Amino acid sequence: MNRRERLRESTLEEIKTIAGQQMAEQGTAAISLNAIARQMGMTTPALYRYFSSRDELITALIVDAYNAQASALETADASFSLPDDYAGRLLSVLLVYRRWALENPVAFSLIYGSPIPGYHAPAERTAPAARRNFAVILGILNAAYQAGVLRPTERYFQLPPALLDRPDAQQLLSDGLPVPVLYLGLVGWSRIHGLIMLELFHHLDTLVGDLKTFYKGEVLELLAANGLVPPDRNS
Amino acid sequence: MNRRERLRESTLEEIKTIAGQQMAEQGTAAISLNAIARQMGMTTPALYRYFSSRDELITALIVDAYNAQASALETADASFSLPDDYAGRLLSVLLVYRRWALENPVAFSLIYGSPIPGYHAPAERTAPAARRNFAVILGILNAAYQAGVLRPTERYFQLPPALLDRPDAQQLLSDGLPVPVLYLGLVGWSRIHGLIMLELFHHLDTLVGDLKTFYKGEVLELLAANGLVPPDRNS
DNA sequence: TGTACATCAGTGAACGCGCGTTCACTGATGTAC
DNA sequence: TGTACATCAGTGAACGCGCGTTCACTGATGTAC
Repeated sequence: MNRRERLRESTLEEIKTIAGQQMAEQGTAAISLNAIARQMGMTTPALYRYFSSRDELITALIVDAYNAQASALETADASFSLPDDYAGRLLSVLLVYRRWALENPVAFSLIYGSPIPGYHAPAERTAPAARRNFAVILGILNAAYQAGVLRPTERYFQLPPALLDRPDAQQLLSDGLPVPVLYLGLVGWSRIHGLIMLELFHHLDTLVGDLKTFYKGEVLELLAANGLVPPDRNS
Repeated sequence: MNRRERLRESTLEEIKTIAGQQMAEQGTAAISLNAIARQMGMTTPALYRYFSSRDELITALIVDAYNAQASALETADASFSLPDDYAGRLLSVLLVYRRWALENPVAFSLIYGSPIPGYHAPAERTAPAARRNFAVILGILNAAYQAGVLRPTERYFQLPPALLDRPDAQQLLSDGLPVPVLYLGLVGWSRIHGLIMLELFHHLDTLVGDLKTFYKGEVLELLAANGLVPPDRNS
């Protein structure tokens, strides 16, 4: 790698870092090439050496955000010491899911919040990174299911078939994922998502004091309802 | 009411309607006094007769959105024919909650989506309207509880006291709302919220086909887990 | 019922500002012989 | 090792555009007597 190539790489990272800082202050919709260039001590046209347009930059930021979140989840799972304690692994990963959202509120709302006006994400670029996240959760659920530890409630076996008739779901099922596991994964994902969104956008501030405990309670409840109980309940 | 006053009233409504249309096309962050005036065939300064600033307009739109949503919920509940069928009432109200969100995606994300950059909502203006929504759900839950039909699971009685130590929660409790009912309300709200947010921002498009059934399943599951079952399960 | 005055919705010009994007250019870095 | 050339990051000026807000004003509507 050249000196020139190394410089290019680090400038590219700097652009995205500063874009992130500015979104943190002004919101995701406020991404501005001029403002980024100004803070970097460059002129705006120079940024066009790195991104062919503002939309290109946004797409890169979104893909980065998905990947950063997925890496956080994967790291949390990989560093969990008891691979057979599926409940513990899920709880650990889902707590990291929430923590990552709270520590990276901008990246999180870039992904899951209101879309940026005038910007349309090219699905072929963002979708693969998006799937990585859900895959982590589904992976642990499925491992627990195969091990016979996860025993989904009756309802997860009795779902209307029209529910999972979309391409990504079909792909997962044809890759061998059992229906109740996918169904349970969707339910779990939507539940934690709701709590995090409400917390992140301050709709629970005046109602609930200890949001981490509240969140943890919801996760443990869902796991327990499907047969998954951590070996040591003190954790 | 004067001719002048009537005109003023209708112009004020028109401003907010057009602001809504433009947000529908461009996103909530794209509210622009110039664009609104242009579409109305007026000059921009004329809008300052109605709102002292852009932020004032946004605040008005937010308060309107909260109130519109609350009215939709209240109407749905009031028009439900069997007041003693608490499960039916809750299901009906919560289906309207989702439907209102899908039919008014802009108003919904104005309230619950990412905040508008540079705008800070004055809590004293928006909070009362916000509380109205949650009150509808809590009202039915409490009625069902008082009637002895809603029997919350054990866990809703055993929550850490730090969970509800915030002003709004304290207010509700001191107004006589039982702890398990409030706790259950919060759990229910967060669950439906998560599904709606994911659906609204298109994160479930490639996974779940029939989202209404999925949503309904989650609601009925929560109700049934706490003793509330509609008299006629065909509904 | 008619007149004098007050109210106030809306105008038009101007303010200073920031935006994304294009273009021809300079000058340092890297490559081939 | 030295020279000629190619690459390409970054500049500076310019493009046309939209933004929120202020100000002195016009002219229709409403009110008091």
